[in-house]
Amino acid sequence: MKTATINDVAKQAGVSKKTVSRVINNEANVSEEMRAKVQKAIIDTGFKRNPLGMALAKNRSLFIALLTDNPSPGYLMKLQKGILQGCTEEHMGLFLYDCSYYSNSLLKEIEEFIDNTLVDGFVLAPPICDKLELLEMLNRKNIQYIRIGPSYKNQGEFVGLNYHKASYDVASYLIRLNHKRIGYVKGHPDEESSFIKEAGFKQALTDNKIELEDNLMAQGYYTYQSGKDAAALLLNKTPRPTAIFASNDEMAAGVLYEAQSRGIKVPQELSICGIDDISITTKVFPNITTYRHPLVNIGYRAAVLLINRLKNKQNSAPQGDSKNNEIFDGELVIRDSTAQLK
Amino acid sequence: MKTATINDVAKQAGVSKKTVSRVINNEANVSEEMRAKVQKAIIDTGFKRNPLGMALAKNRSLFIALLTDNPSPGYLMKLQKGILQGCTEEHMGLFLYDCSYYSNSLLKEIEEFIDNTLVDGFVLAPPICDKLELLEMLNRKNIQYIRIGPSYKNQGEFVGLNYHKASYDVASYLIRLNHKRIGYVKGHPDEESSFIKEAGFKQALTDNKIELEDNLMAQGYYTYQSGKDAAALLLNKTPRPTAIFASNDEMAAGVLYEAQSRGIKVPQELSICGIDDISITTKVFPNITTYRHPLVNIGYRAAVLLINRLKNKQNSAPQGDSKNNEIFDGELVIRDSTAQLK
DNA sequence: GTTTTGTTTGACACCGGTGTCAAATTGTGT
DNA sequence: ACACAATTTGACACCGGTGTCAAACAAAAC
Repeated sequence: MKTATINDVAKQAGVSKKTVSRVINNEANVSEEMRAKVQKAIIDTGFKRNPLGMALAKNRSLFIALLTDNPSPGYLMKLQKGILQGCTEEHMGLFLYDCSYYSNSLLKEIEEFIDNTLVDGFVLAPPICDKLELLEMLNRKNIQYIRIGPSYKNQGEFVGLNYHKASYDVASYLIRLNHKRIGYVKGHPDEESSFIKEAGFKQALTDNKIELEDNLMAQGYYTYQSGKDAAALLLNKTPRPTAIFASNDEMAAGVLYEAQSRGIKVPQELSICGIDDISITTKVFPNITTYRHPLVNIGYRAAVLLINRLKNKQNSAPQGDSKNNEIFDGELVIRDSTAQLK
Repeated sequence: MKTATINDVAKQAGVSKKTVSRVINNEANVSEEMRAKVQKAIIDTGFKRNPLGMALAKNRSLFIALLTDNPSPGYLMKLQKGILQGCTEEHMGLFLYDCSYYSNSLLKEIEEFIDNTLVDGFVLAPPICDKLELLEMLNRKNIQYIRIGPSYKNQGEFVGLNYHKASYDVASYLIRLNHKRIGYVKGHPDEESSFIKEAGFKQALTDNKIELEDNLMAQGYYTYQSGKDAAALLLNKTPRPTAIFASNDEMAAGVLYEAQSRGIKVPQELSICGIDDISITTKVFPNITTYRHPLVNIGYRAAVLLINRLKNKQNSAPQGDSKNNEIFDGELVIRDSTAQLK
C-alpha cells in the first residue's frame, strides 16, 4: 500500500534513480527513448514524488503561507478562497498564519513559524503587507513574498485593486445622485490603500467642483466598530451629511448600524456606500451599494504568481527583480443603501 | 547564516548525532551529563530541528490541515482562529484545504492533497465532518482526524457544542417571553447537528406543553439564503408566527432580512434568534439574540487534541481507539432581536 | 582514422534527521 | 573476583529525493 518511490521506478524501468529524477523534473538532455521508458514505469508503479524528500534535497519546500492579521472576516474569506484555488491548481499546500500587527514580538513569531514549517513563500494580506520591518526581514532571509495591496515603498511584487478609480467612481456616483455633503470615513492610517482611496475621493469632489469640507472627513480603521464610531461623529454634524462613503464595506456596515440605531432612514435620509463587496453588504438591510473588489481573483493571481516564481527561481535571485504587478479594476455595484437626493 | 544542523551540534558537544537526536526527542537512557552538554551546544549553535528531515526519517510530517467546505464565513473564521492558536502553540503549521461536499471527485482531490503535502492529520469542519466515505478513506490511509461536531456514527473523536442544550435553552427563552407560535428553521439534512438541535427545540416545546405545529417547521441548509427562503415561507402563514428560531445565526440573519424587507418590525412584531454567536449577529440592526458557541475554544481544543495524538502515536494504532471527545456548553446571549410578547 | 566536442547516463555523496544494533560502560549478584 | 544484566553511547544504513562529476557514447572536425 505504500506509494512507490523513485527507486521503485528506477528498478522497474531498468535505469538509475538520477535518470528518473531527470524525467520527473523535465530536464533537458534525456533521450526520447529513456523518457518514454521512465514515464511508463512511473505510470505502472503509480509513483508520486515525495515533496518532503524533494524539499530536503533542494532546500526549498515550495510550501507557501498566507500571512494575515485580522481584518474583516468577509474580506479574508474571499481572499483566502482565491489563494486556495491557485494553490490547489498548482498542487501546492497552503499554510495559514495569523499574527497581530502590533505585537512587538511579531517578527520573532514569524521567524519561528518559518523555522517550524520551512515555507519559502508568503502571500501578505493587508495590513501586514505594509509592515516594512517584516518585508525587510523576509528579504534578508531570502523568502519570497507577494503583497495583496497597492504599491508600497517599492517593496516586492503586488496584486491589487485600483483603489483610486474605486473611490473616485463611488464618490462620482454619489455626486450624480445629487449629494454634496458627503461624509468620508478614512481607512487605517498605517495602510497605503487608505491614502490612495482618499485621493480618489478628493479628486472626484474637485472634478465636480464640490468643496472639500474637512469636518466631513472622519478617521476609520477599516473595522466595523471604527465605522460605527466615525458615523456617530459625522451624524452629529449640522447640517447632517446626506451621504456617507466609508472606504471599506466593514465600516460601511458600521455606519449603517449607527444610522439605524438613531432612527435615520437609509437610504431615504442617508445614503451609505463602501468598497469591497464583501458578503455582509448583501446580508444587512438594506443591501449596501459598493464597489466590487475581485478578491477571489486577486488571491488566485497572487498565489499563482508566487508559486511560479518559486518554481522558476532555481538560483535565489533577490526579491522583486522582475515586478509583475497586477492591478485589477472593479465595478460599481448599486444596491439599496443609496438614493437620489431630491 | 544557515541554521545549525544536528551535525553541528554533535561536533560542538563532541558527541554523536544520535545522542543529539536523543536529547531533542527527550528519549530515556541519556545520562544527565550528556543531556546537559548537548543542551548547551544546542543553545550555543542556535540549533532548530529541521521538520522536513524529521518528517522524512519518521515518515510522519506532523503537519495537519483544516478541511473545510464552505459554510458561513463568520463560523469558519472563528473556528479557524482557534485551530490556528492551537497549532501555533504546538509549533505546528496548519494547512488549509477547501473542498466541496457534493463534488464527486471529492475523495480523489483529497487524496491528491494528502500526496502533495503529506499531512498526517485533519481537522474536519462541518459539514464535511459528516461525510462517511471520507472518514472511511482516512481510516484506510491511517490518517488521523478529529471532527468538529457532534457524535456521528461512532466515527473518530470530536469536539463540539452541546447542541441539544443550546436549542433547548433558546426555545425555552422564547417561551418565557410568552411566544407560543414559534417558527423553526431546520439545519442541513445531511448534518448530524441538525437533528440534535431539532430534538432540543421539540423537547422544550413538550416540556412547556406547547403543541408542535408541523407547518411552523421549515427546512433550511445553514446558509443565509436558505434562512431567507424559510422565513418567506413561515411569514406567509396565518396567523403569523410571533417568533422564528433559526438553527444557526447565518440563517437567522436571513430571517431578519426577510422580515425587514416585508416591513415587519423586529423585535416588536417578530422575535428572531439563532445559534452560534458569529460576528454577523452584532453587525445587523437589531443585534441578534443567540446562543454562544465557543468556536474559538473548540477549534483550539481540536487542534491540540489532534496534535498530541500525532505526537504520541509512535506506533500507528487504529483511529479512535481512545475517544477523548469534548463537549462544550455555551450560553444564551440576549440581544435586541427578541422581545416579550404582550 | 584519429582527435575534439557534445550529449546521455549512472555512481556516489548529500540534504537533516531517525532506527537498528552492536560496542562500551556501568551496576548487580554470588 | 567473576559472570551476567542493564544502561549508555556511537557507527552505520536509511528515509526519498537532487547535485556533482566522470564515464560512455555519439557526432563533428581535423
